[in-house]
Amino acid sequence: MYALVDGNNFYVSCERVFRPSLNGRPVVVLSNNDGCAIARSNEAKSLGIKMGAPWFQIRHFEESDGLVALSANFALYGDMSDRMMSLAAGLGHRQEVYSIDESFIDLAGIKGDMTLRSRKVRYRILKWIGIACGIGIGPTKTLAKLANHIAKTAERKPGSYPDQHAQVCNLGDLEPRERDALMASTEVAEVWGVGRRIGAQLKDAGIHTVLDLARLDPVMVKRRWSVVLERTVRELQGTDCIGLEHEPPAKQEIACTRSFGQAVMDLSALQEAVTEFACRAAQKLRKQNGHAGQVLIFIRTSPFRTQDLQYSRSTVVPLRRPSNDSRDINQAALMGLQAIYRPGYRYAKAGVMLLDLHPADVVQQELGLEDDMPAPGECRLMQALDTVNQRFGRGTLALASAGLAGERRQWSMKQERRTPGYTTDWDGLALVRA
DNA sequence: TCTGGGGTCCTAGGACCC
DNA sequence: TCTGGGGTCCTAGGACCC
Repeated sequence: MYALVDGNNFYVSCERVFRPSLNGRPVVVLSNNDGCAIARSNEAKSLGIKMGAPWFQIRHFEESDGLVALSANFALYGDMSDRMMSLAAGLGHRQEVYSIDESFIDLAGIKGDMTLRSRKVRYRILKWIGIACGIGIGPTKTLAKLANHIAKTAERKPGSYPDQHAQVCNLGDLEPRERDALMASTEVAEVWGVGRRIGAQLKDAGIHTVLDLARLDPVMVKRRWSVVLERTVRELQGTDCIGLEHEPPAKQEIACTRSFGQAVMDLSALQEAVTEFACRAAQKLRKQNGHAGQVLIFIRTSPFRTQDLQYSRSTVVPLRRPSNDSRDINQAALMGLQAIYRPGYRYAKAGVMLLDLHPADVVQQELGLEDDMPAPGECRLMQALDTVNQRFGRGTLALASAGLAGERRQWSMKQERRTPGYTTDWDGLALVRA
């Protein structure tokens, strides 16, 4: 049996902990560059604001309905997430942190009433952290996800499901008939693993509800769709096919990509941006103690600006020897940029990706390159770089081609509605007046 | 004026090998 | 007239997730 614990409207809930005046009001959290809504309060959902809605299309709700929009504050959300996860872990013996606001817990070996136990954990998270969660329980991860959806929907829209399933829904406890009834009143598109495309195809085939999908023959599903959907069907039927990830596996690729605050045309500005992305990616790579064999770099114009001439290109630059040194990776990224840059375009986004990753302790033996082997001091240089930036803040030490951090850089992100780092920055601590 | 970022897995098709 | 079979590896693209 698995439980899925998922924070409600997570980013908005984090902001509300430190600004209770936002309770009861429509609130959205915006993506980087204050581009589009990536989290919505229930009140914002009721206004009809969709996930991913561009800010300029919904900002009229500020005037008409008192909508509050905040720039994403990922340092705050990450810290609140850690606190929530450590309490959620108390539900069972093993936990898989699946995303910033969700974790699966393996309930094997836990005695007693799981529903009651979950209600207690949910209450504790609400009291101690200030975040409301939904908890779903089921014999497979896909069913736990479904239960979680029912728990949250039953709370948000009374009458959509029987009230007893609000906040905590335990599919493992139900008679088959009750379980089928819940599945029959849930749309197939809500199933984990069924997205827009497959959802539409299923509807065309007359499969409208979760129950319709669960009753299909897995062999037919594999033939007509894919092994991925086959696995989903089996999971809905109660066969555990996915299992819990114990250790987070090492990344197979590492990316750092950004849209710019405003269009960029110069090569020199792109070089600054690419240097910063390359160094951030290299730092992530060192953190997982890996080496990259290849560096991919891309630049592109904005596909939304149809009046602009469009250009989008990427290139992969192999490294002479696998590395995690910011200088090697940046050098490759800048070479790639030089190769694909064309003047005259309004660039909107660029990115660096590290590919062909393997653990740093697996070193390819080579002939005749002894002179090239990095001296011990060079590894220490990267360690020192990371330590200084960890302690004194990102960007304290950087490569010169990243430009001068003090200057307001043309390509920097727009974040006009950023809240303080309430839990991660001394200067951001909330003041309490007696 | 203004539309995010970071991942994973699967499949099809081409190149190449014997 | 008639042109094999079986396999691997790589890449690009699609679909999905939060």
